[in-house]
Formats: sequence, C-alpha cells, structure tokens
Amino acid sequence: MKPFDTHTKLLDVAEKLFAKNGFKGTSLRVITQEAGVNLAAVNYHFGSKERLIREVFRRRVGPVNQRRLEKLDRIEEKANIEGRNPELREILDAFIEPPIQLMNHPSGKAIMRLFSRLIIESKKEIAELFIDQFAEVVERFLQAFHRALPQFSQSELSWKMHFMIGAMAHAMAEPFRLKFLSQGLCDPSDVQATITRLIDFCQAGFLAPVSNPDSAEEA
Amino acid sequence: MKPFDTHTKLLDVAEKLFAKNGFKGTSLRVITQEAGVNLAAVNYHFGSKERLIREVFRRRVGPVNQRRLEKLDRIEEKANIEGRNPELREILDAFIEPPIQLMNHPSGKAIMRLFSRLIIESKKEIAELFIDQFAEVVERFLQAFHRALPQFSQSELSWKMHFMIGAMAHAMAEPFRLKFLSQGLCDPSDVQATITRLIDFCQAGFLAPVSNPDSAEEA
DNA sequence: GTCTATATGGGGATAGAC
DNA sequence: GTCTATCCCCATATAGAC
Repeated sequence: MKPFDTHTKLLDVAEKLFAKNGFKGTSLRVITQEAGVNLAAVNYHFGSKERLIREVFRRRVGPVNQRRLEKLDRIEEKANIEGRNPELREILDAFIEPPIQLMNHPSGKAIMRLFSRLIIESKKEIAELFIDQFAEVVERFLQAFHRALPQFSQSELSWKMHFMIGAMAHAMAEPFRLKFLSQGLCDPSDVQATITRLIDFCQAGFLAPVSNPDSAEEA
Repeated sequence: MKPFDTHTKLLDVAEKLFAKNGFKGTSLRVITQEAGVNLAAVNYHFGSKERLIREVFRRRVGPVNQRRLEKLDRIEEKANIEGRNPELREILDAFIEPPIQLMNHPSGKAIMRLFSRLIIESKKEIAELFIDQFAEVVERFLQAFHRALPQFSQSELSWKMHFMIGAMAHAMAEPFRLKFLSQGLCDPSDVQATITRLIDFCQAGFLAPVSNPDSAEEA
C-alpha cells in the first residue's frame, strides 16, 4: 500500500472513530485495525496519537473557516460597492452555511461531531488548537456584526454570537436529539432546512432588544 | 470514615473529574486517591464505574428537571385560572432558569459541564440515561410551547427547541469561550445576565417566522 | 514503509484478610 | 466497610527484522 494511501486512510478512520467515541475512547489498535494497516503505522506517519488528533482536526477545520472568510469578504466587498453596511442575514449565512454544508460530505456526520467535540473539549492542547483556528474568524465576524447592528455593543454581540455558536454546534453534533425531541417529525438530515431554520432563529436572536433588568450592564 | 461520607465524597470527586476530563479520561484510581478513600471503595459502594457515572448524573439532573416541571406546573395553573394561554417568556424561564441557576451552586461549574457532556455523549448507556431523564420534560415543554405559539407546528417548535437547547448547553459548558469571544468584555459568571440574555435570544428565535427553505438562498 | 514482538505502564475489577 | 494484593486486559510507543 502506498504511503499516501495509508496516511489518508488513517486520517479517515481516526476521524470517524474520534467523532463516535472520543479521543480517550479510541485506541490506536482499533484505528489501525479498521484501517487495515499495521499498529505501528500511526507512530510512523504521525509520530504520536496526539499529533494524529491534531492532523485530523486541521484537515477539516481550516477549509471551513477559509470558506467562511471568503464568503464574508465577498459580502463586505459588495456592501462597500453599494455604499451600505452588510446585512445581518448575509453574515449569518457566511458563518453558518459552510459548516452545516458538511452534511453533504461523505464523512459529514463524523466531521460535524468532531467540530463540536472541538468546541466542548477542555484539554489544553485541543483548546489551543481551537483558538489558533478560530481567532481570526471570531474577530472578523464580530466586526461584521457590529457594522450590521451598530445599536449593540461589542459585548452584547459577543453574547449573541456565543448563543448562535451553541445552537449551531448542537444542531451539528446531535441530529439524533432532534429526532427524539420531535418524536420523528423532523428530518435533521435536510441540509437546506437546517441552515434556513438556524439562520431564522439566530437572526431573530441577534435583532432582539436587550432587556435591562437589574444587572444587565453595557460595555 | 462513615459510609455515607465515603459515598458522597466519591460522588463529589467523580463529578468534578468527569466534568473536567471526561469518563474515559478519569480513572477509578485518580477518583479514589483524590477522595482519600481506598481503590476498592467505588466497586463496594457503586458496583462498577459505569454505575458510578449513572449516580453522578442522577443526583443532579433529577432535581433540575423536577424544578423545571414545578415551575411549568405553576405557570400553567396560573394561566388556566386567568383563562389564557401561558406566555412564551414564562415557559422559557421555566426551562432555562433552573439549570443556569446551578452557577450559584458550589460545584456549579462541574455540574454544568457534566450536563453538556450528557447532551453530547453518544455512548449508548449515557444516551439512554438522557432519554430516561428528559422524556417527560421534553414532552411537557413542547406541549406548552404549542399552546403559547399555536401558529407553529410541532415540528417547527421542535427545531426551535433544538436550537434553544444548543444555545443553553453551550453557555453552560463553555463560559470560557465567551471570555475568549468577547476578548474579556463579557462576564459569563453573571447568572442573572446569562439567564436574561438567553431568554431574550430564544424568545426572539421562537417568535421568528419560518421562511421557506427553497426561497431563502443567499447570494 | 511495513511488519512482529515487546517494553512499560495504566486500567477495572475482585478475593480475602482485617 | 475498608484494606492489600493481585488478576488480567488494554493502552501507547518503540526496536529491529524484512
């Protein structure tokens, strides 16, 4: 078997198993067995399990965030030319559509679960990877939201973005829960429906005025 | 040491470590060591690691869901007496406030991370535990939402509830992400602020009209 | 590049003394 | 109820033949 094939096969299989059973829950033995390669192959090709995990992430997260930024670029360019601010709904689409679109990818289910494991995981190395990969995206989108909704402070927009990310991550990670919730009524594998509904929900959430009870303070 | 103390101490320590490092990532050796009890104690008191995990969950999830249902009972009772439907915002509060209120609990951080591990976890035994504990809550709240918002189908309300749960779970599990997102501007430990903003966001999301997926494509 | 074999350590569970 | 000692399995990683 050619080295490239083994390398890729390992990434594919590891991705699937990490998504399903987590990192500690997936042994190199199972990965190499299912990949049809030798136990020692992971250490030969990646150096360690730790670095295999990193490569599994980098392969998928990079392109999605790149696509988000490309979409945002085009939106801002268009808005600039037309002499207006970008629209909220366009920005939400640029953030939400690329990851959800993964459902159409052959390994889509695994990739999406992996994304939300990345969001949830608290382990130091993984958290650093997260920050590396998302810092630019977060900054660019926060700026964009601020231009689209100048009535809200950076801090209020951060809260809203926080909630949006949660809604999206959960929709990506747990399509099964929706089946359970809806007692079979909803079809979580409908990509366009998921995107549209997520954007509808978050658009309203972003536009919602901030109620100001006792402790709601602005920055 | 009295048996009750060991039992409780094990639950406390296990809860903290499971929240931090996951289930596979937490060995009985570490748990018993940190609890200052013997390695064999877990098997004596709980029978197995598996059952320890279940008990750790049951101790926390039960009361929160009970509180949700109590609040919902009171809301529906009041609405019935006044001859009206329950209000959306009241229902959202009944669902969202009890778990977020855990932030005020001494072990609040751990409990909340644990909740979201329960939501994310795909392992069969854990998923079953989830369904056991949440089936009644989901059904009762879906009915309530349907009474408050009769213009939406059960299926549309399930989508909305799905997104709400994601936003809430993420806010509970990852307060740190909000600090990162907002570059320190937001204080995720402000309980009342979190509850109010979550309810604001989700209320708007629930009220959002549903656009037709086919015509909602963005440039 | 790939294989076998093995080093080394950690895991859950239990038997049996106290 | 608690302890020690131990069984047995599985983990990651590496050495060295092919």
